[in-house]
Amino acid sequence: MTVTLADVAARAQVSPATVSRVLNGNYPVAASTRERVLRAVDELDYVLNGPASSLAAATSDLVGILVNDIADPFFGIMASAIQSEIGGPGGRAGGERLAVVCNTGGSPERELTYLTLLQRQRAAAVVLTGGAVEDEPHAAAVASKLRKLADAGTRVVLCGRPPASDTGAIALTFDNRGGGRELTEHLIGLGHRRLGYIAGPEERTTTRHRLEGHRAALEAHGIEEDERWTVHGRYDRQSGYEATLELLRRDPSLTAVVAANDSVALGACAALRDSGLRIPDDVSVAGFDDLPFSIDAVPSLTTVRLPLAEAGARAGRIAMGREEPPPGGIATIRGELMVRGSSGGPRAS
Amino acid sequence: MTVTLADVAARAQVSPATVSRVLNGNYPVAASTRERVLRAVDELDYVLNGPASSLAAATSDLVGILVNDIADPFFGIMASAIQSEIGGPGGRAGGERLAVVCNTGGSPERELTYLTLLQRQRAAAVVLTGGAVEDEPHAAAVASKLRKLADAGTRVVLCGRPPASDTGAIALTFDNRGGGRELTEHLIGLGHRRLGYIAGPEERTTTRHRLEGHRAALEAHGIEEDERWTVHGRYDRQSGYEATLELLRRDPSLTAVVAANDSVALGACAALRDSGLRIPDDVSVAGFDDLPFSIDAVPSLTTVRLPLAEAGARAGRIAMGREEPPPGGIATIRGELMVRGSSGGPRAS
DNA sequence: TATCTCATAGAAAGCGCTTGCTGTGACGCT
DNA sequence: AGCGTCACAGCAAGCGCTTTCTATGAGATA
Repeated sequence: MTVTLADVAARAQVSPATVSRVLNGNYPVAASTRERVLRAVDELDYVLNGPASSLAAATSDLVGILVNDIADPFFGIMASAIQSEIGGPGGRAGGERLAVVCNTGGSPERELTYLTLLQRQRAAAVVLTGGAVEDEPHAAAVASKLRKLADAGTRVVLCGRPPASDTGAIALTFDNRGGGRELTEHLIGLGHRRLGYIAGPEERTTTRHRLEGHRAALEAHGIEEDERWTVHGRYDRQSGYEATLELLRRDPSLTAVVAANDSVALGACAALRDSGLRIPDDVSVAGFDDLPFSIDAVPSLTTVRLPLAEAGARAGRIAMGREEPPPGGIATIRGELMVRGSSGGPRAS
Repeated sequence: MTVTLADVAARAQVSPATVSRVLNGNYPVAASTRERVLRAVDELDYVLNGPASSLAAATSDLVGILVNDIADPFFGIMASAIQSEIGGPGGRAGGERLAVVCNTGGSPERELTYLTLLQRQRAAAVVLTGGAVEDEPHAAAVASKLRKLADAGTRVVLCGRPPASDTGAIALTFDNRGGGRELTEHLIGLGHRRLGYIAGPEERTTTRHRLEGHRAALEAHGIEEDERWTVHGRYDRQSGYEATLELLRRDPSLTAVVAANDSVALGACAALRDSGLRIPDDVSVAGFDDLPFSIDAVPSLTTVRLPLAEAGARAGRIAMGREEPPPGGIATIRGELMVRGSSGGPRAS
């Protein structure tokens, strides 16, 4: 029914071994033979059996990319960059690799299951993007899984995720804490003293680090934080909308709202507008990430730019062994403060 | 070195066959035996070898999702919905499947290569999302590939993509033409007679259909189109920005700009603003897709909502054989006109 | 008690490919 | 002429799992 290597061999009048070598091109084959084989492959419309090949060679050309939310451009941009370097079809990397992105939906269990599935497939490399969940048992489980993957020869790279010590994983980490601090200091520098903060989900590293940066800035400037000023939510627009209304309810005198990311900031802007407040005249707003749409917001969003594409590309190259890992296996990638229209001095009150 | 089925079998004092059956759960195994096996699996930290399993069983649990641009939420949303139904980890579908999304970057070659790679892996199903390229030889190549996949037992579903006749593929198609027409008719109804159109890349079906709808509306209302009113570009924000400036240069008297999608529309808005024009007072703007950020634009975007998540979910279910394909293998999914702040009557001139 | 029927478990034959090792001529060297 | 070298090509042994077919013992039935 289906064409196999043996069929091709028969047709080309060579041994299966030769066909295999022609296809893999890592062993000398006479030009004339090669041509004959290739012709047979073509005529028979032969397609290599991936599983069989992986089994025999004990390697696979699968590369996994784990993301928390594929519908979020934050991950889409990184995934796209990683993939372009992995060399899937079209990439310039040597053999063709199947770069696959797996959507964990932010769920620890799914993350683990995907890792197992990739381990099953003997993936060549795995890149985990975005913040991790801080739940201890889960973190341990993931760490152990990563170690096993690494031990089995799978290259593991973390992109935009804190280092997982002792797992052999390379980490390219975003300096969320520093970025958060810089952002809030900018606002403080403008004169704000009452700042609301819309944080992401409680248990994520990204959430915590950005919040810590924010608080460090407040503290450094002697601003005592009111606990009513922080609200936790999801990393999406709607959450930002609701959280902002909540913040306004708690303390209508806030002059600035710092959001966990740009999507949340957009929701915050909408909520402020719907509440009859002008941005930045009445309330300043700041986001994080600098996703493409941020510059198109009205007013355009003050935010911290994270070099998502660059980081992803680098992670991809490292995963493919085409770039030296950073010394110590850890690199911190800094964000860049982008001051735009959504932040200004506080209203006189 | 690595633990194999045989190791587990030895440890549990059963035959490899029994272990396999316990793991696959499709053959009666005594409870006590099962338990013993499971314990051995656990103690040995055994992970099934995917390739070996796929080879022996002649099936695989890989499901491919092809997208044009993973960084674009349009695809991200669909992919996410598809994946959730595929049942990757966390989905409710039975066995665990590895749903993988492949980023073609809109390139026909990559699309083809990914299909081949998926064919190599003997994928259980493949879902192709978004518009197709209209290049004839390529279309034929893809069609032939799809047919082969289908023949080999891979379920093929097109989501948001025109039907590929005679390939055995199920198609859930968006009614881009109808949506485009409705959108433009809305604008015409408001009194606009000079409408610019920012189209997507020339050779894509989505581009052509939306444009056809637009033109049908113009024609239906006796508006003769000036060829200067149409500009082609990419499906992104920057392209919209540039195209709008170009349109304005060609004919400053335009009172409305219809964009190929929401991202483009956002760029158009920015260009208009930068040109000192108010929206919608001076120029109305309309998008397409109704991505999440569209409602947050200022003014919020008039657009055509496409039920991306619903369509994706349905495609996923069909791919898994959990839902009946539509009669004839083809379903057309209509968009819904969302009238919002970015469209209004034309300025008196 | 003898026989039949189930429910389970094992033996073994592959699945389609890769690769270490073994030919085997042709060529060039002494 | 004799022999080492090389460039190719083939043999055959798996890779780790699934699954058909064949035991085997325990009840059930006659």
